[in-house]
Amino acid sequence: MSNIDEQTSAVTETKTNFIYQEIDNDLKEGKNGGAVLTRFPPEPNGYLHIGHAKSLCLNFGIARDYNGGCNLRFDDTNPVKEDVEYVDSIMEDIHWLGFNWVGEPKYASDYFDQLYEWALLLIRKGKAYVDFQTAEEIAAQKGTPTTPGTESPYRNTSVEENLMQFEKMRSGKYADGECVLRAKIDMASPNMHMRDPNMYRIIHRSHHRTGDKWCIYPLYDFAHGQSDFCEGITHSICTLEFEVHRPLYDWFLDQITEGQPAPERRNRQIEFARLNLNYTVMSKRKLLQLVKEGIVDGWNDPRMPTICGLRRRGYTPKSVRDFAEKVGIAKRENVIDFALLESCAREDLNKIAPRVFAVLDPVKVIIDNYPDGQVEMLDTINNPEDETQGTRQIPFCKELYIERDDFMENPPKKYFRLSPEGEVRLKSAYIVKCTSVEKDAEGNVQTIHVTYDPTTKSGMEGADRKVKGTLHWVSARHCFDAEVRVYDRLFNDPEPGGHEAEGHDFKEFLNPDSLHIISNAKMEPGLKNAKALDHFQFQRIGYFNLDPKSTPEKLIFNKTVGLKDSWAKEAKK
RNA sequence: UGUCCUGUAGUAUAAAGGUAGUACAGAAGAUUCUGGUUCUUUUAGUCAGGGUUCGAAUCCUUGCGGGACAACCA
Repeated sequence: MSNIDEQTSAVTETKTNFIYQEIDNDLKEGKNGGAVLTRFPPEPNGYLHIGHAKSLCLNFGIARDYNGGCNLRFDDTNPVKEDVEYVDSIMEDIHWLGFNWVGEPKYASDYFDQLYEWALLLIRKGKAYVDFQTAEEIAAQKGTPTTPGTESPYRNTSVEENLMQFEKMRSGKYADGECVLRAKIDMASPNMHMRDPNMYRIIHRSHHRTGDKWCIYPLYDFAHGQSDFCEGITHSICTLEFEVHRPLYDWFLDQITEGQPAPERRNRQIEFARLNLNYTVMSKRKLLQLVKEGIVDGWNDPRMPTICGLRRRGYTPKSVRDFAEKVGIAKRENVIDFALLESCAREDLNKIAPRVFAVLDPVKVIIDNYPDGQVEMLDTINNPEDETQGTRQIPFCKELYIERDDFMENPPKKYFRLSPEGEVRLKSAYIVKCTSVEKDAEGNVQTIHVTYDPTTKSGMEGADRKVKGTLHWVSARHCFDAEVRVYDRLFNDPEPGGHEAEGHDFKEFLNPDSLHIISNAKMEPGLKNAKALDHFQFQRIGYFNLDPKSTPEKLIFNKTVGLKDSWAKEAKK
């Protein structure tokens, strides 16, 4: 077992979701020679999002838990829509999550020759025919879910004629849309997908893998199940909307295996409910729209629910995996609370993120009784949750910055921070007492004057005097400015895409305050050395990471998620 | 007015005829040189009606609710 496999096995207790139960049963019955092989089958026409992460964790998790494997296969049956740009990003995101597929990435286009042979086989069996009607005519004949369809006039064309016409399709004698190859099943089936579904259409367009070899391409329904079959996939896990396609996939497999020796493995499809997250959108189409219209800063904008967006936001692979674990697997429709994702981020980051001092909304503090030119290097612990992260030194002097909301002139009862005549501990430094305040003409606090008690230095004897609050701070003479980007949810509505029936576009629910930029936050000097995507806890504020678009002159920190804030709750009361 | 899927605390997810549990969210408290973390306590649930059974979230039945399906998309 590789390191990555070990890392990804987050949960030790046995999983009991219905898919595991089905696989257990299959194994018990001795199906597929005891093998378990899953697959992740994206279409390369968009970036992966958190919903795909759920599927990825399921499929690779099954592979891990059953000592099997998981293939990556790009479902590239439509050259009009697909692009290599997406192939690369998809592979990068899967690796980032910590997963490795079996062997080389696979492509549905790898099986175009085989699929073509099977199409010929169906024609010879009298189970497929070439239809020259228009798409509209064929659609009209489908009927509706409550009324049966009518048969195509081409339905009873002879095998020889169909063979000849299909060959003409393949060799480019027809233009796009002129005809199509259809399976001959049952126009009266209560399942719409069994009403003579299309198998092949004509597209005169080069393909990113097969070039100009083909001008006919199989539809997804004729490619997907058989691609799994070709790869020896045992369990084809997919989302609920493909449930009604399953009888068709089984029908195709029955047709191509009929009269053959029983195959060693036969794939079985199992459907589960896709992930929905509140306050966001998950459809590729909508995400693409946000990108194209410049509403967000690309697919990896930290507000996007894409894998690359979460990465840039500061989520760790582990936190995303834990989330996928915790949402569970079932068949009922669900909407997961965004708070669960955030709690997963906090849980991991709490253990790994070094604590640092950063002041986002600074106000000057002067320690009147501290020697003018003196600088002390104070020890502070990097992470109380992880002793191995050790300690570091931070500079302390007469002039500091603290957060503006860590001072109140007329504090309410349970306010534990600095106020006139009040005492407070400066984290890893001294206890100070507020003596006076300077304000500008509008009454805004400009400078807070304090005195310090030299006997209360952290770590010294007698330093354990109780004070009600502890504040973070930075030395005004040593800190540097950085940009900090504070994010809020992208949409104000729990279900932005759910109001289309009432004629409301999802973009009507965009949160105008989803990005707040602080251009001159005050950072402790050590943060100068931060590297792209490094995680930190800004003490008492939240988790942040360094944006990859930072330059040495201008560091940019993204807020991943805030610390729980019980004072904010108290203050609301 | 068809077929298929699905209804368990606010949100998710377990319990395969035998004590309805877990996580997130909420509340109260303890600890804390982060109003973080940690710990304790706590609120809250089987869609409804009938039936089978010693016993039903689970099986049967009738309703009711939610979702999917009619692209030469995947």
